[in-house]
Amino acid sequence: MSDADRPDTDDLPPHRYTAALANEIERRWQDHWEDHGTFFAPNPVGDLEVGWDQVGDRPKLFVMDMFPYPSGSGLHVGHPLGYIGTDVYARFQRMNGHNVLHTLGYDAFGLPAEEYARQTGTHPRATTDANVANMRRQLRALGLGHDSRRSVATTDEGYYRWTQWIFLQIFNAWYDTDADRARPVSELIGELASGERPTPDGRPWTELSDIEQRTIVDGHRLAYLDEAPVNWCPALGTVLANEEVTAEGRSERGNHPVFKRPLKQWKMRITAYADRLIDDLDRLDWSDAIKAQQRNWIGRSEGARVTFAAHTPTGEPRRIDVFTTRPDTLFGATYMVLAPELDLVGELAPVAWPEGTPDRWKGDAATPDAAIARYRAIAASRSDLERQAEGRVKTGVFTGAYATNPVNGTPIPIFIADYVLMGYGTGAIMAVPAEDQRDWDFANEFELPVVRTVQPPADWDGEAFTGDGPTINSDFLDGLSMVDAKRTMIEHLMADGIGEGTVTYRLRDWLFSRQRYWGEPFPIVYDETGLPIALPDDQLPVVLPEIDDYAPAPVPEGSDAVPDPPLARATEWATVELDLGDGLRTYRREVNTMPQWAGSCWYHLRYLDPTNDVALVDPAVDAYWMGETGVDLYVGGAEHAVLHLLYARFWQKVLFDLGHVSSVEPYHRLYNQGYIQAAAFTDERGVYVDAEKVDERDGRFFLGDVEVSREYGKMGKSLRNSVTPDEMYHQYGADTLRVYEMFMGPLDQDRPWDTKSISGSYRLLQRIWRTVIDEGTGALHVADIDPDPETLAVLHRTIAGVRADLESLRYNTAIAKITELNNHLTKTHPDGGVPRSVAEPLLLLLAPLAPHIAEELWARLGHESSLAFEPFPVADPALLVQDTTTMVLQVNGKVRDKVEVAVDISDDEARAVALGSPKVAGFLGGADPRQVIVRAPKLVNVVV
RNA sequence: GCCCAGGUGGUGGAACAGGCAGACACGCCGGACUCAAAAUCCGGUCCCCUCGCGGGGGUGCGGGUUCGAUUCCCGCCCUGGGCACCA
Repeated sequence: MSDADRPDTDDLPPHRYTAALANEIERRWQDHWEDHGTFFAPNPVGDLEVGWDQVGDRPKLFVMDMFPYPSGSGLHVGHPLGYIGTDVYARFQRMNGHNVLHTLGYDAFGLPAEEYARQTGTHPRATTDANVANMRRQLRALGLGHDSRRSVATTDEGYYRWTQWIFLQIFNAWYDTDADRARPVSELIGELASGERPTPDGRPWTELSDIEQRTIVDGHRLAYLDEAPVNWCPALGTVLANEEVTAEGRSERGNHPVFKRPLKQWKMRITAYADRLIDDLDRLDWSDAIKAQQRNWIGRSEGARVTFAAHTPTGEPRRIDVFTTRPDTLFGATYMVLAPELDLVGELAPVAWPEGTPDRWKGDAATPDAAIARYRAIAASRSDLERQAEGRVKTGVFTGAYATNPVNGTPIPIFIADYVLMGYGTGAIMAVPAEDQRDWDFANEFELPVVRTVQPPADWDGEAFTGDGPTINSDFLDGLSMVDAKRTMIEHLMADGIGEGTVTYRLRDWLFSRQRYWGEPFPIVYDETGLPIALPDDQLPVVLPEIDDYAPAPVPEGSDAVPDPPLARATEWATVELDLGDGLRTYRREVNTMPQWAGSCWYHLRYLDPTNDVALVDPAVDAYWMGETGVDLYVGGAEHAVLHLLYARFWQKVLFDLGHVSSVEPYHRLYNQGYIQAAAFTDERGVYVDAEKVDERDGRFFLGDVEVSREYGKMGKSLRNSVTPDEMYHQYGADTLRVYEMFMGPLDQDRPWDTKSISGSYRLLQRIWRTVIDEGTGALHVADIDPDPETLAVLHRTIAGVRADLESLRYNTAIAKITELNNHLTKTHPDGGVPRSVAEPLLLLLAPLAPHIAEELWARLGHESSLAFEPFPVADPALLVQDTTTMVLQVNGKVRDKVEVAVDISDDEARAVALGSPKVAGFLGGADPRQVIVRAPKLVNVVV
C-alpha cells in the first residue's frame, strides 16, 4: 500500500511530495497558465493576433488530437493517453522555439450523444453541454496545455453554420474529369449554355426546360440526391454509410441488424476522388498499416468493360455492360449474372420459360416474371447478416433471356443472383466458372458448362484456377500469358467497339443523410418540382429546431415503411416562406440531418480561426498554420482509418480545388496511439464483477472467497473495470498519472492498465523533488557548485537521449533516461547538494512530461516566469565524447572478457589487447586464432 | 481466404545502422532504520548446474546467410486488427 492510500500521517516528512501537495501545486499552476494565457497561440491576423509580434518569426507547429464525443460516462484513464502524448510533444516543441497550436474540441453531434440523451430522458443539447463541461474539468486537471479560445464544439451554431456552408460548396461543385479537380457548377452551366459542353441528348441548352436544366446540373453535383439500395437500420431508425456497417451486417453503433432498402438519400461523390485519395497517400507521413487500409477500402481494380448483346421479348436490342478484371477469360464466359435489383432484368424477361429450361433454373415459378419477383422479394427481406449466415451457397434464378458472347457468338443464359452486387461495377458480370471460384460454385449448383481458358498445372485437382498459365480455347489469345492476353483482348474489344480498359473501385459514394434529430440540418429547401435548392449564405445557419419528441421513429423489422425523420415533426419549421430571388414563395425544408462525420471533417480548420464569421478561415491564417502539408502531428485511434480519415481528406481536397484552403491534405503526420486495456473478471456464470474488488492470491483471482477468471478487454462500464483519471489525480497527482501513462510502453502500442505499477512513477517524482527540496525543512537542496566531470557527462548524454526520444514520441525511454540521471544524482549526492547547473536542466527535461512539478521546482529555484518557453536543453557535443569505453572480447562470438580501452584505440592495438587477455588466451589453448575480427573500440571477436 | 501489426524474464517493456540480450520500472527475496508497521534507503532477481570461481542454455518454431542474428533471408506456428460473394 502506498502512502497515498492512507490519510496523511504526522510522521511523514512535512515537505514530502505527496498527492495532497501535488494536487495543490497542480491547481495553482493550472490557474497560472489560464490566467496568463500561456498556451494561447497567436494568429498572423484577426481576433487571435495578440502576441503575434513576439512569435511571428518562429516556426509553426500544429498538433492535434482526434477530438472526443462528450460521452456521459466521462473519461477513464484510457482516454487521455493520446492527449497526454500530444501535450508532451507540444510542450517540448514550444520549448524548442515553435509557435505551437494545440487545442481540443468536441464532436458533439451524432448517435452517441443522442442515444445517451434518450436513455436519460433529457434533451441532447442539455446532456451534451453537461458532458462537455465535465470533460473539460477532467482534462484541465491533467494539465493539458490547450488554447482554450479555440476549443470548438461541432454543435455550436457558429460552428455548424460553416459545416452547412461547406455542404453548399460541395453541392455547388462538380468534378471536371479533364481538369481532374472540382469546379463550381456555375462554370458547368456556363459551358453547357455556350455549347462548349454538349447536353446529354444534344439539344441546345436554351431549348431545355428549367426542370431539364436543373436535373442535368443536379446529376453533376458532388452532393446529390440518389435513389438506390442503402443500409437501412430499423432499430436506429436511420440509414447508415457502408463504413458504419460491420462485416456481420450490423450497425457499428448498437449492433442492430441492417437491411438493404432503395431510398432517396443524399450522397457525396467521394468516388470522383478515388485516385487522388490513393495517390496522395504517398505524400503523407502515416503508418503503412493505415495507408494499406485506405487503399484496400478504396479498392482500385483495373480491368475492362465488355458489352454483351441481348434483346427484349419483343426483339428490341439491349446492351449489357459488365466489368471484369479478367478480360483474357472472355472465351470462357458461359453465362451472365445480373444483380437482382437491376431494372434491366424486367425488360429482358420473356413471358414464358424458353423450351428446354431445366427445372432447377426456374426457382419453382411458372414464369420468369414470377421467378424474378419471388427472388427479389427474398433478397430484400434478408439482412446482410442472414445472407452471410447462409455461407457461400449460391442462389439465383434464370431470367429466361440469353445474351451473346461478343467474341465467339455463343448464346449464354442470363441469371440473377445476389452474389452480384448492385453497387459494384455495372451490377452485372460475365461468369467464367473455370477461372472464378464463385462462378464455379454457381455453375455447379445450376449445372452450367465450364470452359477452361487458362491451362492449369498438371497436378491441378482444384476447381476454378485463378493463377497464371498459358491461355487455351481462346482463338487469337491461345498461348499468351495472363498479362499479354488481357492486353491483347482489350485491344481487340476497342477495335470492335465492344469494350475498353477501365478501372472500378470498391469505394461507394458516401451516403450523407440520416433520419435522426441530433445533427446538422441541411441548408436545402425544395420547391414544387421536388428538386433541391441551396439556401443562400446569408440564411446560414439553418438552426436545428427545438422539438418535443426527438426520438427516431423505429420501424419494425421486415416492415417496408419509409423512415420519418424527427425533423418532419417540426411542421412549422419544415415549411418555410422565402424570397430566393423570385418573390416570396413556399418551400419544404430538407428534414434529414447530416451524419456524425460531417463536423469532424473540417474541425482542424475551425481551430485555426474559431471566431471568424465572414469566412471559413482567413486565407492568411490558413496559409500560416496549414502551409502546404497540413496538421504537423495528428494523434488518434486506428479505428478511424476508413471513416473520419477518409472523409476529412475528401472534404479537404474539395475545399482545396475550390480555392478555400491551401493544403491538399489535412493531416501530414498521423500517429495512431494504442489502447489501454484492463483486466476484467467474470464469475462462474460469466457475469462481470467489479474489478476493483478482486484480489490476487498465488496467481489466482478471488472476489471474497469466490474464484473468478481473468480476461483482458477495453476499459469500460460494461466490463466493470474502469479506472478514472479523477481517482488517479487524487491518489497520486496528475503529473504522476501523466508520467505513468507515458512510461507504460510505446505510445502506439496497446498496454494493460495496472494501477499498482503507477507507484514507480510516483516514486520517481518524489525522488526528483528530493533532489531539489529538503523534505524535512522545505529548503532548497541544491548547491551553487560545478558538477564533477562524470555527472556532467551523464547529464549531457541524458539531454541528447531525451531530446531524440521526445522528438520521435518515444516517451517511455525518455522517462527511463531521466530516471537514470536522477538515480545517478541520488547515488553521487546522497546528502543533497546537487549542483544547480545539473538540477535546472533536469527540470527542463522533465517539464514536457510532468509540467506542474517542473514549474513548481523551477519557481522555487528562483525563476519568475513559467518554463513553458524556456529553451529545452541542448547537449554539448564535446561532453558526449568519452575518453574510454568498454571493449567486448569474444571467442567464437561468445563474450569472454571486457576491458576498458581508449575510444581512439587502433585496430592493431585492440587486437593486441584481445590476444593479451588471459581469459581469451585460455580459450585459445596456445593455438593461433584462425581469424580475428576487430571493431575497435567496441569489440574484438577471436575465431578459433 | 486476402492485407496489416506483433510474439523478448513472474509483469510492462529496452536494445534506433548485424556487435555485451533483458536498460528503466512493477513485483518478489534479503538487509538497514523502527517497539512494530508504513514510508525511505541499500543489495539481489532470465533459466539450469555450482558453496563459490566458473560453465551451459536462452529473444514463438525450423532452416539459412555471417566471425557474430532479438535484428537480415526462406518456410511454418500463434496472437491482435482490418477486409471479405467487390467480378
